[in-house]
Amino acid sequence: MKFKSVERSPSLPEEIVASLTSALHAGELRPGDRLPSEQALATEFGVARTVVREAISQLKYDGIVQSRVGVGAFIAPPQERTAFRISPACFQKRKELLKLLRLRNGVVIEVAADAALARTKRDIARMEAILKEMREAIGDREHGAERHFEAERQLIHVIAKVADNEHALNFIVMIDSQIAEKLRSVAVKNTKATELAAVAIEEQAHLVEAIKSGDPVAARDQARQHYDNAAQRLADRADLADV
Amino acid sequence: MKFKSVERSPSLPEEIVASLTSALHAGELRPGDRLPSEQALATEFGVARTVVREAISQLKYDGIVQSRVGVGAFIAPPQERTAFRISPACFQKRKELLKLLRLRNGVVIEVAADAALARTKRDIARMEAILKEMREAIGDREHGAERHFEAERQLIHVIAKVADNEHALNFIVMIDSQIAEKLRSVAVKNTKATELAAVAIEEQAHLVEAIKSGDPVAARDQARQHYDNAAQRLADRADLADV
DNA sequence: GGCCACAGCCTGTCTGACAACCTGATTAAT
DNA sequence: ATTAATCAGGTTGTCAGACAGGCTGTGGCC
Repeated sequence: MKFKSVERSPSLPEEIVASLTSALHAGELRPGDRLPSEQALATEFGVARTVVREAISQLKYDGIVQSRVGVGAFIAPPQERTAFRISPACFQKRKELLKLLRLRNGVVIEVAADAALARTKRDIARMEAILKEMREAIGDREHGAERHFEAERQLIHVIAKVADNEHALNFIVMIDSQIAEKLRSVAVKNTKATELAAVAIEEQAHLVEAIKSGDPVAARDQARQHYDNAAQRLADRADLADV
Repeated sequence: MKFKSVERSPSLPEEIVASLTSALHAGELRPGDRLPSEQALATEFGVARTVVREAISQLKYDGIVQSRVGVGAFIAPPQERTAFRISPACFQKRKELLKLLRLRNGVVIEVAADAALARTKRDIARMEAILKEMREAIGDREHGAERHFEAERQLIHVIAKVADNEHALNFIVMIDSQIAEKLRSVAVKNTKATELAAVAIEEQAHLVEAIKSGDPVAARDQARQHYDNAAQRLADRADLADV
């Protein structure tokens, strides 16, 4: 992973979506407002109508606009939203990122409690294997940071699966993959600071222990302990890296 | 609200999206697979290519497929997902619905703690006004249930706003609006059972009190108390209503 | 004043076309 | 025989134009 992936020029529909959503976010478009006709937008953006239609179809997919044949397309009220999506820009700002982690952690903590109620012996074995991997990773000077990061991720996934909550898993995967670079870089730094890595592993070991004991309240407490601390560590380290 | 909204015949792109996503969910399409060409899909579905393109553009928007010029469109790995969206079917099944509520409650509980740290006098005044509205709604035989339901909703929104977490607000609004009918019908039943409504109000009063005192841990506990209980009440009542 | 028909606009869909691009096979050159 | 250049075919991205079906407001008619 030496080279960053080249960002190819965004497609025309993407740009139009971005333009419209930013207009909406800026308050220039408000719920109930009618969008200009597709033809009008096409000429305004200097593209074909099919391009505008693709853009609008994406917004319709999210429930942001609703269109009526023969009338036009309208900005839908917020409660019509059918998808939760975060603009990539949010993952750049430290403050926003921490807020997103709050969301994620809220969900993780919740499923940890469910996992404590549903865990089987096999589940516990898998979690302990992940803990073992973490401990071994400490000794690995070369790929240790990567291995640790990957193991942390897997632990969350296993917990979500044990809790049998696919939605939670989807949600967590989505958030995590979006902030993966940030999380990874900080995780790497923390792992190099061996004492922090050891602390993190112990926290997670306590979490697994709580799940093993089948105590949802304890699992919740341990999950909060670890993931809130992890967010705090991220906050501490991240401000060294970026603005 | 006497008449149910008529479901207008879904548009062709919608149907194709549904078809493709169901194929994906059924495992017929797996990450890395190439979709048939747009032309092929068009003839297969018996529609124009523009329709297929709109469908695929929606899937691309969610990061479910990625397309490369001159090559084709491919199912992306799950970690490329950029949106969290729930199929409407999930809101029908009681079990799924409760899992979604778990997600929501996890987030709500988290922001309640943040709200306790950020609340101002004005925020508290707004919350107490909402509580007052709830108490008054009990006496209203005609619209009491509706008023109570609306007030509960507003309380969550205010809390999310106080916590200054727009993402959480969006998330909660999205989930709530999707399960609004279910929530509403059960809320109405519970409100008619006056003793349950009184319990719910007291729980929320405690929550507001905790936020007022600025104690995040207490706020979390009270939030959990109320929203988990509310979910439980929903579970108890909902199985009377549906399968 | 009230009712009706109609023109004009809008979305949804279809068709055909072309540019840019990629892949794999074929061909040419060494 | 191996390598390099070429090319044909398929694919996505975009464009232009067309038509059906639906809605709205206007103007004429009763």
